[in-house]
Amino acid sequence: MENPHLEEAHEALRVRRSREETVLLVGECSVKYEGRASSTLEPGDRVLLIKQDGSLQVHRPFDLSPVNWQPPGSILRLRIQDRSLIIRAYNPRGRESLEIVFSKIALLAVLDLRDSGSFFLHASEEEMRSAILLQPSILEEGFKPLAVERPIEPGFIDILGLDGRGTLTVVEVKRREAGKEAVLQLKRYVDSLRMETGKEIRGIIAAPGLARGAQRMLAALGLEFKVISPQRCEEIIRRDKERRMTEFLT
Amino acid sequence: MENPHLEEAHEALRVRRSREETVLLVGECSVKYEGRASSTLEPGDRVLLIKQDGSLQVHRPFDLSPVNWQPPGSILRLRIQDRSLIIRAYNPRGRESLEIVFSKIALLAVLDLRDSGSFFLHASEEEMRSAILLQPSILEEGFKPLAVERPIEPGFIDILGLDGRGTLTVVEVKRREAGKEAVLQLKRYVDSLRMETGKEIRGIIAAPGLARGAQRMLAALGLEFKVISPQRCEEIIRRDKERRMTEFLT
DNA sequence: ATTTACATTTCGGGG
DNA sequence: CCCCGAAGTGTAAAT
Repeated sequence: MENPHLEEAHEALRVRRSREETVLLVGECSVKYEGRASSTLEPGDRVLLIKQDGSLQVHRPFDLSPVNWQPPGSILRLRIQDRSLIIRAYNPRGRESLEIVFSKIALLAVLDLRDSGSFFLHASEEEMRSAILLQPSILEEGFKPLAVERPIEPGFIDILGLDGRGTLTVVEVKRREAGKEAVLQLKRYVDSLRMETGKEIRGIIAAPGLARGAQRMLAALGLEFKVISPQRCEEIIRRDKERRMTEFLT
Repeated sequence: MENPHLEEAHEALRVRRSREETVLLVGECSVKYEGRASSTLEPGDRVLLIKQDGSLQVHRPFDLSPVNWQPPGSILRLRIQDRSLIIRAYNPRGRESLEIVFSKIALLAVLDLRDSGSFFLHASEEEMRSAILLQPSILEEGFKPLAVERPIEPGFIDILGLDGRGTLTVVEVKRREAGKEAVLQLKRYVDSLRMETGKEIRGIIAAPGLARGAQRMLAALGLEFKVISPQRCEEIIRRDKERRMTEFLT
């Protein structure tokens, strides 16, 4: 519907089988949010996207992220008042509410979208961990993994293993350049494990890079760093998959 | 345009004055992303939103966040191939690329959106800090702030002050329930400042809540917690604004 | 340009 | 359901 009357839009939205269709609404609106925080947005042209799962988002014509939104599972209330279409979205759990007041509507589309396609993401931190387990030599020749996600106070050690000399080694994996936070995280684990075992412990950050300030801190704390790129890990995973596929077929 | 031919859609997008209009494109598509990570998305019905600032996002009919996106400043390339409309978005800086292949188009809208309305967000962590400075008693009777965002190795102390007895006190402010990470952050600051000054230091987390596990850790480390809600801070700020407005007018 | 920390972060996994 | 941490995090402010 192009330039529908407010009443037409109201009716079309009301009829929408609850939560089963996706709605696009473009027009002039103002927005008020009240919940964990609160916000107000003065009138302007925006795009409102309401999804099948009850999530909704208000987009300005700039910025990647929505200016206001409500997570999946929200409940909608519609009404016409003062020549405006008012949409209220409640989030039952978090007692949050969003009120969008449309004074003009340029476009309304109610869409039945079918989307069951799978989404695959590669080069994640989890893939990096898997690649190191599959081919420990990319971290260091002679490294032998013992455990992944080993619980320690406080948190979890990404990879715990033994180096070529048999020294217990804590590996902290990051998919992007590691900063001071990562260094301190690693230090906590090393200290905690040293306390626990009473033995010498090595600590290594495995990441595609290490921030300048973090380098000094790392050195000062007697920890180490090894360049590991997510892309290379992804390739190791892919080659392993292919290898296993070939073995399966032959 | 409803159910436009691929060629019509291609032409309409080509003509769009570069980056000056917002585009909504709904239809069946698949997506490939290559950059910091990589991803593939199998065919399905989605909403593509291209904004005036060159940002774009692909939305599935569920989930709040887009399944694929490109930040503001991206460059678009369009072509028709194999009965599909192919949209490539390059990010010149991060050498990232997104390729969206539309096989069917249900809706195409090219929109000239005018949006200069101001956006105001309240109850942020910054407002919480301001409220404590304005009315230190909400933290503790007799508390006197000395500095905000005081640099320390490593990081910044949210609020540094003196308690009623004159003891140096580090305050770590969180706008939502604080977890272990916040406790450890506070402990680093307290330890660092104790080392720096050689004096006794108190450490207080000011937040609307404290996670279960973090409570034990807090107690074990000799730190403290004070309930401070962002909403209450917002009210203090608002009342102060009103007061100053009144003073200004009288 | 780089670093730093917040965010109505969102999202997913594990206990 | 709570808790915890990753994310193609994005974003803005400070250095």
